[in-house]
Amino acid sequence: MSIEFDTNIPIYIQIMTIIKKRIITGEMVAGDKVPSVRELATELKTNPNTIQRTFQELEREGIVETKRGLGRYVTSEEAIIMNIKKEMANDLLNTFIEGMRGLGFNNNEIVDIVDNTIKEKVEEQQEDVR
Amino acid sequence: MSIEFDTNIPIYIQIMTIIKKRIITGEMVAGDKVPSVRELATELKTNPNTIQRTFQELEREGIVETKRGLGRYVTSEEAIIMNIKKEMANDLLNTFIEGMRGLGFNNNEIVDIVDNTIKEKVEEQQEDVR
Amino acid sequence: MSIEFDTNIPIYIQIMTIIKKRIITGEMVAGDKVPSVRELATELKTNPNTIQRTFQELEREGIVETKRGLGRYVTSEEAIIMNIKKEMANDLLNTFIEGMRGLGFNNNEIVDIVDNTIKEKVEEQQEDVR
Amino acid sequence: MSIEFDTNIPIYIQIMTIIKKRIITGEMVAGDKVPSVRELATELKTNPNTIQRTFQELEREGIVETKRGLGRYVTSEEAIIMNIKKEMANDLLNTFIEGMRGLGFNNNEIVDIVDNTIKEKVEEQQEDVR
DNA sequence: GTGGTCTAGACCACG
DNA sequence: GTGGTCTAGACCACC
Repeated sequence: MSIEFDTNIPIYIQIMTIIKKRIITGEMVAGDKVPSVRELATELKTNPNTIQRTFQELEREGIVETKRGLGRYVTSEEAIIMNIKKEMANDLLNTFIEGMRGLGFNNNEIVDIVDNTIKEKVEEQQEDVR
Repeated sequence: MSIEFDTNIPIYIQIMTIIKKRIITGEMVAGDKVPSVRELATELKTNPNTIQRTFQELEREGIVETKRGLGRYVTSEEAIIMNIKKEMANDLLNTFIEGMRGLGFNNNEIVDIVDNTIKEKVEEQQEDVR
Repeated sequence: MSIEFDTNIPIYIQIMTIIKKRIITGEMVAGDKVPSVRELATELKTNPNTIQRTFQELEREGIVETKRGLGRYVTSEEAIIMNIKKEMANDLLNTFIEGMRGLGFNNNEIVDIVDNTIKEKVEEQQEDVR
Repeated sequence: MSIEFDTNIPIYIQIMTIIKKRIITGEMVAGDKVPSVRELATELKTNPNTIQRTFQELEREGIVETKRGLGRYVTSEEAIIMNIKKEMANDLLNTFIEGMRGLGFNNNEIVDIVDNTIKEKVEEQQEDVR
């Protein structure tokens, strides 16, 4: 895998969301072993310390668990996993709505804008398909 | 005015949006003189360097213009001002939609979620009012 | 027996105290044969290397003795066994008292705190029983 | 200041408690600026990264706050500071009591032991003074 | 000057 | 082989 990271966001954060997405999409499930620090470091061409930091944070969020000498595992508490998607969506939503409010849009306008934009995007995609 | 800034976002960015909002809301209009660096620095209790940086960026975006010896002014090109709101909204929208896509939501789901969330928020506000 | 170990303390240390407690409580007495490495490893579902390490340390402390070809035995020197409890208690006590001193508590305060806490705990237990 | 660290406990943890103690003893109070990363690193002869880690953790516990470009400060929320001593004492106490229970001591015995030990220590100190 | 992040590489304890 | 910690040194954004 070759990824280029956004230079404005800490790499360890970007890797965190990569892993979270892998879990959300079911690519990784509860109890799965996650790649070792060194493995991921090589795969993503980053420094092991950066990956270490990634997992340290994921652990603090309860998403992975460490078993000494054995490796790290996706938490077996399904509840936590279930929540990841919900939380991430919520974060996006709030930043968006608060931002729009700050620009002076009211509720109806916000819904309208989203509605229209999405529709446009659908058409774009259909054009792509044709 | 006494504001506490979000520690995780550069202050100069936060001040930039403050000024942009003043323009969007009509509080400041094309051709207006903007406060001097020192003035704003005192008003917002920040370091003058920070304000300097703010204007430097606003200038890069064409939103303010410097007239040597006279001060800084909101650009007189109406077109640019008209675009600020649109651009800011667009940025928010794109981050949001791309983020949701990344989480595996499809178009219909996104619209639904926004719709429901907004409705909930409306109710919350009404409760606050009662 | 199925135990889950505290992830932050080396498993071999945790097993050491398990064995020491068995001796303190009289479950195992001087001269008793201790389980073999493989046996204990299966019983506690750990890696044999870990058990090996456990015994290595217990041997260093003079608590078990190895008889080549025969197995390991709780030391027959009663004096050592007698001391285990005393030493373990002493260690706990010292860490505690030194810690409290470091926090600025004086002798009277320390005794008071212990006294009160214990009393509270007694009440809690009584509530549990009711 | 020249300190030798306990090799079995992460240095960043040891420095954390040093700072907490400085706060508990009133040596540092709410709102005080804490030494910069580089400063402390030189003073304690450790690597700046280690100090960085220390503050990162203290920040997560709400004990210090970071102001970008200005430095770090002891939190101004008095409540948090008030709690540090209580929490640290509680931790010590619990480890102690649980440990003693594990060794088979009952409540009365624990209180007695503490009582006697403390008295002994008092005498020792008096001897030192004479 | 301050903190935040990253790379590079090392050592250790653990299983 | 695995993670945890530490040192060394660098670059950057921010104030």
